[in-house]
Amino acid sequence: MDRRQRKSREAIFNAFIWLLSKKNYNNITVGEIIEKADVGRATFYSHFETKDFLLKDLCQELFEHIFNHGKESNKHNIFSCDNDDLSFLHLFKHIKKNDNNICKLLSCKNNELFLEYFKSEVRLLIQNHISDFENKKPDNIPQDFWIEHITSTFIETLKWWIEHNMKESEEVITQYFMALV
Amino acid sequence: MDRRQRKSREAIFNAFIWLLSKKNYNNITVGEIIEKADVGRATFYSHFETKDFLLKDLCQELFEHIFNHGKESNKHNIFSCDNDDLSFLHLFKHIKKNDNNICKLLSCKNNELFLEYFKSEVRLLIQNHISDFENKKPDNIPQDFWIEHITSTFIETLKWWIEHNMKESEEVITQYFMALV
DNA sequence: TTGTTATAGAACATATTGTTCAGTTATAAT
DNA sequence: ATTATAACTGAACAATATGTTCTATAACAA
Repeated sequence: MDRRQRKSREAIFNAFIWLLSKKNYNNITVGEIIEKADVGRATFYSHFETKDFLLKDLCQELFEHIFNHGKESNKHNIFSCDNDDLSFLHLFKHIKKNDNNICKLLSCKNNELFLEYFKSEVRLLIQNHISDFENKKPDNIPQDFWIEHITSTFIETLKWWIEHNMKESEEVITQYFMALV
Repeated sequence: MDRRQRKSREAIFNAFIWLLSKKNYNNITVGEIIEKADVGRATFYSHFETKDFLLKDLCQELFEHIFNHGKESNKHNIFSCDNDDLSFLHLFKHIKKNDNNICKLLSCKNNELFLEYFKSEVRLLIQNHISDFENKKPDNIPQDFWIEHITSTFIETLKWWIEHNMKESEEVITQYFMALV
């Protein structure tokens, strides 16, 4: 990718994230983004079709790091450990240490679209490791409902943690999460 | 309230709900609402400051019926029964029978604002009846986190139920919910 | 060096928002 | 039934946002 393209793209992403931490997604205008990013209007629209696509592309970039897309090896995957407790511990640790942007986006208002993308990533992860939860599943609960519940509980736990400024340790928050499911 | 006011207000609410079932909240314009409601532009703005306030007022109206605001008596309250199981059963029943609009709003996309209002109502209910859940609470879980979890679980259960066209009976869905918390 | 490609910056048509105002009609009270 | 009041319509309006198009310029890769 052309260095100019890379720089514009980065500048737009950063301006967007900065604005998201200041105000609601719905109230952010393209005009504000290009002003903060210091790029031309035409440049923005040559990179992103609309503001929604900007968010979608941003999510794709953020999630690639954390969910290890396209790598078949388990070496650097967050689910590389033997028991599920430790995997979630890694996930919480990873988010706390490396993904400040994800935290920002999770705690800002009107981030529905972001949450939707994030949730489908988490759901996918949990689907692939659903066997780890099989013994905890109450009887008669349909499988898809069970997956949805674990997914929601994980995200709500994460949100609660972030809203409380992550003052609990990764170990404690993992314990909370596991206690709920 | 003037009959004209009532009619305009109703027409706007109905047009809004109809539009919400067709497209995203964000993509609905005031122009579309007044066209569908068949009222003048000035009329809309004399009733509602903005589109967000329209949603807020609509929620207030919808929730008044289901959550029995301002009535100190327990006679017609959904939480009038002795055990918590039955209370939630009543809530599920009430929503299924009487509140088609709530179901519509829960199943449509980009309804973040609606969900926020709905969630605070549910949270309030659960806060007032938290003692019913005290014996089910895992040790060491903070109280506010516990309340948040029950609230989320209730809403996720309701959403799942609605998305599956409520084919399960009210008794079964209550049982699912209680099995999760 | 040279051809290609991204960008800036401005202009543009279009659409939406929220306000204002004058003229009309429904309502409630007497 | 009359009348004063209040709500409504429809249109015009400024302000703002969107997404497109254009030319000239600068950065890039070969």
